Amino acid sequence: MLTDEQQRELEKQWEILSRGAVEIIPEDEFKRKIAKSIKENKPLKVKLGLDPSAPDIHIGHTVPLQKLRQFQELGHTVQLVIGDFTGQIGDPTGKSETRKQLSKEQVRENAETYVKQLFKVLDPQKTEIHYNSEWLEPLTFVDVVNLAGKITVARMLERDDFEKRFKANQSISIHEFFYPLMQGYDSVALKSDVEIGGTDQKFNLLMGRHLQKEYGVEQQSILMLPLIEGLDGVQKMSKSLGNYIGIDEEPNQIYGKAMSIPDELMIKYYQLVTDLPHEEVQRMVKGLQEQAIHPRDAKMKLAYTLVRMYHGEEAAKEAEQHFKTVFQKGALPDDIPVVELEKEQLEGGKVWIVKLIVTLGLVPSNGEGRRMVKQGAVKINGQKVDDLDYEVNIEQDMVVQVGKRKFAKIKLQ
RNA sequence: GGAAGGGUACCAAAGUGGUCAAAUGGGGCGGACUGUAAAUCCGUUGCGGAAGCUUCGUAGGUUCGAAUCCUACCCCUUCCA
Repeated sequence: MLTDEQQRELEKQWEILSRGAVEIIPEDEFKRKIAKSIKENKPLKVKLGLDPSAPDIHIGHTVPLQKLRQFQELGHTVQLVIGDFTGQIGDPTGKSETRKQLSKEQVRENAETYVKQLFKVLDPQKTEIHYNSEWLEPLTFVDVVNLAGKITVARMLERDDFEKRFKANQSISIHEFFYPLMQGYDSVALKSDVEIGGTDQKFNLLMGRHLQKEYGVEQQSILMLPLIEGLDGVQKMSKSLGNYIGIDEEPNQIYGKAMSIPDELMIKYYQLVTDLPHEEVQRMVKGLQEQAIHPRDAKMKLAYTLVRMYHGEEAAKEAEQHFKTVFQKGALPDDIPVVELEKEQLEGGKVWIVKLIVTLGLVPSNGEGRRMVKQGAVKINGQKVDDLDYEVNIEQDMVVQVGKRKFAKIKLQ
C-alpha cells in the first residue's frame, strides 16, 4: 500500500504522463508501474528508438522528447536506442529506393550531432544512450531463426502497412519482417519498463511486449503519442517532405516557418511541441476557440516560443522584431546574405538580370530565373524588374530580391 | 522454371511513327488578396540570353523522322509450377 503522500505523487505523475497520449497499453499496468517505482524509489526505464540516418531533429521528433523530458523531471530514466544496426539493413517502408547503407563511423558521427540536439530537450544526467548493434550484431543465425520463431506470418500481416501491401499485391521482402522483431528485441535486451513512440509505431511497440513475454522479461507498457503534421498541415512532418522546422535552424527560419503553418494546426503545436505550462496552453486554446485571441497573435506567440526554446529569449525577441519589419511592414531584413561578385563577371559594369540572380544563387537556373523575372518576382533595391532583357548597372551594396523571402546584397570585389 | 502485363517528368496518369519538351490532375514555385494562415483567382513548372541541346527503364538497331517499331538486357506485378 502507498502512503497518502505517495498516492498523491502517483496521481500527479499519472496526470502529467498520460496527458497528450493517444493511447496507453495497458493503462492500469502503466499506473501500477508508476506506483511501484514510487514505492521502491526506483526510476522507470523509458525507451525511445531513433533512426540514425537522419541526424537532424525537427520539432516533430520533439513530441516524444517532450514526453521523455516529463518522465525525467519526475525522476525516471530515459533509454535512447540508436538504431545503428537496423539502419544498416535497408528500408522497411516499402519505398522503392533502398536506403543507402551507412558505415559505422558515419552512424557514430550522425549519432553525435543527434545526441547533441537531443540534449536541447533532454536531461543528459538522466539519459542512457545505447546502440542496438551492441546486442543485435552478436546474434547467430540460430538466434535469429529462434527470434523469428516467436511470431507468425499472420501476426506480421496484422501490421497496417504490411496488410495494405499484401492486399494490394505489392511486394514485401522477408527482411522487412525483421524490423519489428529487431526493435522489439531492443526492449528485451534493455528490459525497458515503458516504450514511447508515435501512433505509427503501434505494431512495433506491441512487438516489444510480445517478445519480452516470450523471453521471460517483464513486459513494457506502451505510451503512444500523436504524429504532428508539417508546415503544409496535411502530411506528417518529415525531412524528406521538406515540411519541417528543424531545431537547429536559424531563429528567423524557425519563426518564419512557424508563422506559415495553417491555423488549425496551431493548437496541436501548442500542446505537443512547446514547453509552456499546461494552464497557459489551455488558456490559449480557449481563447482561440472563443475567438478572443486573434489567430495571428497566437501564432506569433507560438513562433516566439519555439525560437526561445532552442535559441533563448534574446533570439526570440530579435526574430519577432525581424518578422515585424520584414513581413508586416515590408521592409528589408537587416541580415541579408552578402554575395561577393568578381570584376570579371561584369562586362562594363553591367550584367543581364537573369544571369545576375543565378550568379547570386537566388535561383537555380536561367530558365527559372527567366520565369521569376517574367512573373514580376524580382526586385532591385525595391524596384520591380520585369524586363527580360534588362541589363543591371551593378553598384556596391545593391540589394536583389527574388520572391518574398530570398535576398542578396552585392559586394564588389 | 513457364505464361501474361507493365516501367513516361517531383508524384499520379495520357500518349502507341512526324503537328511531343510530351495532354490532364496533384504537388512545387511566382503574382493578386491577406495575417508569410485558409479559401479563391491568375501565371508558371528540362537546360540554354539565341541557334539549339538533352529527356519517356538501359544499350543497340530500323527509319528522312521514334516516347511510339525491332533486338538484347535490367527491374516490377500477376497467374501457373
